[in-house]
Amino acid sequence: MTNIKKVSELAGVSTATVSRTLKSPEQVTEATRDKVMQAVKQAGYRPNWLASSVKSGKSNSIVVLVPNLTNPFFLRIIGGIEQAAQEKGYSVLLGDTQGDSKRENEYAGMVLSNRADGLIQLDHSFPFAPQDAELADNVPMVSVCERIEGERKYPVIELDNYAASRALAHHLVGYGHQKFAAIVGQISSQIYRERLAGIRSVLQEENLPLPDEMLVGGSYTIEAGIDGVRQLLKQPVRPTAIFCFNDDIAIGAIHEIKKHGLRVPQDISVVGFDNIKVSAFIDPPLTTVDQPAYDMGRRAFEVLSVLMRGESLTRIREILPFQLVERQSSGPAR
Amino acid sequence: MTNIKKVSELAGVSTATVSRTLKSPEQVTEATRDKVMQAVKQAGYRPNWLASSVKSGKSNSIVVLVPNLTNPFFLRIIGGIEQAAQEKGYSVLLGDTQGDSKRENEYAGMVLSNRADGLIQLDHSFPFAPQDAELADNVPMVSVCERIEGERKYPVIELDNYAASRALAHHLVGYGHQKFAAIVGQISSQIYRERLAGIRSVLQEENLPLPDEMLVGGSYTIEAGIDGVRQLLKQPVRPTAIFCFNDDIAIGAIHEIKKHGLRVPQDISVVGFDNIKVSAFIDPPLTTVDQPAYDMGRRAFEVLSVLMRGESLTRIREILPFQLVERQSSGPAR
DNA sequence: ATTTTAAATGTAATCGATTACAGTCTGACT
DNA sequence: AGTCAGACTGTAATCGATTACATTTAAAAT
Repeated sequence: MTNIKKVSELAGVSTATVSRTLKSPEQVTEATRDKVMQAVKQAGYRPNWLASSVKSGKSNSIVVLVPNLTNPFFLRIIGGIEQAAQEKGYSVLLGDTQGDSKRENEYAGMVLSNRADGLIQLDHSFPFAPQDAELADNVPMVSVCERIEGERKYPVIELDNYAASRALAHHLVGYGHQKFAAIVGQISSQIYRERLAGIRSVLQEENLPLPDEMLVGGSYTIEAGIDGVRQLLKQPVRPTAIFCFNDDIAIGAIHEIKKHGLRVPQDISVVGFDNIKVSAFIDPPLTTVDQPAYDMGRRAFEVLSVLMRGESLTRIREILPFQLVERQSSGPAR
Repeated sequence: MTNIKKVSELAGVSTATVSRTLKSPEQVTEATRDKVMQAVKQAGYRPNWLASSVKSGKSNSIVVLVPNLTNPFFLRIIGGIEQAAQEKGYSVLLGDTQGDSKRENEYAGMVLSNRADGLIQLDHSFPFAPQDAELADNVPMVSVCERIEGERKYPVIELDNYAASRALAHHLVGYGHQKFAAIVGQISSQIYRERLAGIRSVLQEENLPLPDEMLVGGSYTIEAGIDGVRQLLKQPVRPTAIFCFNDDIAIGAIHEIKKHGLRVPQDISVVGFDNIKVSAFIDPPLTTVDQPAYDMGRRAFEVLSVLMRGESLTRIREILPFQLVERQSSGPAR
């Protein structure tokens, strides 16, 4: 390893001068600067990042906790985080938790041991182990989409899930639908409650029912969509419109509906949530709510960045705009 | 920050003893161990990871360079890398390069400055800046899927793209197709050459043509699939079977073919490559080649791990098995 | 009881870079 | 010429943990 000492010897100066030449060149004469730079080049020297970091006490890294790496929606968020982080000289440590709290604990612990300076949580759980909770008190942490559970309020970048669900519900009610069903995501989450509440509020206003047996599902996967439709089609009354709590579910649902010889949207309308890329290209193209995932990621980093600087926030909840994207998977009720 | 010194004072021992208690408890009496552990708990102490790392000279991190984070295929690879890395106490620094060489250089530079111990490249370019090339000579580096360009041979985990393409070609030839087209991916890559060569070899054996005007595309995206089909359908002769160089392209292609009022596979058969999750659930489900992406990722880390230990490899090229997945997007030629 | 040996603990050097402080040098000003 | 300010550069402390080596302590052997 070529270290600063070797370079200083090569250039015939002290290590301090080498360090200054690289970090604040204006403090150094042109002559010595040249000497040093040449020695640096000759030795192929790169400052040891670990060493600088111990000194500064900052790792310039953040951890991102993802419940499921294969979800393209999360990917867009991560892309946004990554981009924003890069611009500010931060790097991103990826933690695929698979919803497993042990792994969450482990990754979250990185912030406690100075391996990272802050944390972005894409899931809704408080990621630290119970015994670390106190320590974690002044850890910069931000969540995206979901709100972190617990008494302590952490900043969150989210969508108005209630309003977005209302928009979807209005859209379907506008088509004259009366028999609704929903294939929901993870039940323990805030998102689940808000989206369901949004749908319910519209249906109540219109005096339309959403009976319990029309609520199925439990995870944000294609398989959940398939299973969900199977269950729904076993019921005596067939729904004419299905709310899917994300696009993956909707993709599974549409697939299964067609498999039963029914048509989308003529027999059953399907709407999703997220607007992942592929949703525009399936058959029929999916009506869904667009979330500005990339921007949410960017914004999450920016907010985290403020916290990491030790400043405080004016707003703890940031709500980004959604957009209803009407495509061909929804249509008039028969 | 609570550091080791504070803990040592609290426990009434030296810092050395604290360090030993945590790293090799068997070297310490039970009595002192208890004292120390209690002090650790009381102070809420966590060893500063940065400090340990400077000392050991190892960061226990690796960088993964991804050309495009939104490609679900890469995601599965990353999932595998991540899992394997976690098991060995490594963390993964994610570098979304967008194919931009400046960003590649920047991320690759992390290994040179001890921010990471090794590198996995999912793209085909040599990721270091030209001036760093010499330094990079003894950097542990592995590529997945693509082979890294340049004279120096780096280990690679890949598929037998030639054989897999031949399998696809045989599949379509077996259905009696005679008029072929291909929507290819990035032309500069090794993969492009191998897949094309595989297809060509089978067609030549069968005396079937693959004229230049039937080769379109140039990137691995849904849009490339759409554009590709548009171009192909402008030609005087319509192909009856299209090779798409990945599933995203195929999804775009199928979408566009249907838009023109043609049926898949009755009018045109379409085959993809990768077997991403959604491919099984589009309409019609896609015939494709399954790559064991997750295992490729795992294996890549394992190989990198060997290099990082300074050991040498017996095999520099590792070829994982593919599987032809026949679904309904391909069928008999009319 | 004394010597030998091993185990436990402490002291201080170390990793590589940064930076407060001290020292040196140049040139300007009187 | 002598003094002083200001610009450069060097010395050494520092970040927090680890560990070679030295020292102390306890147990075992004679």
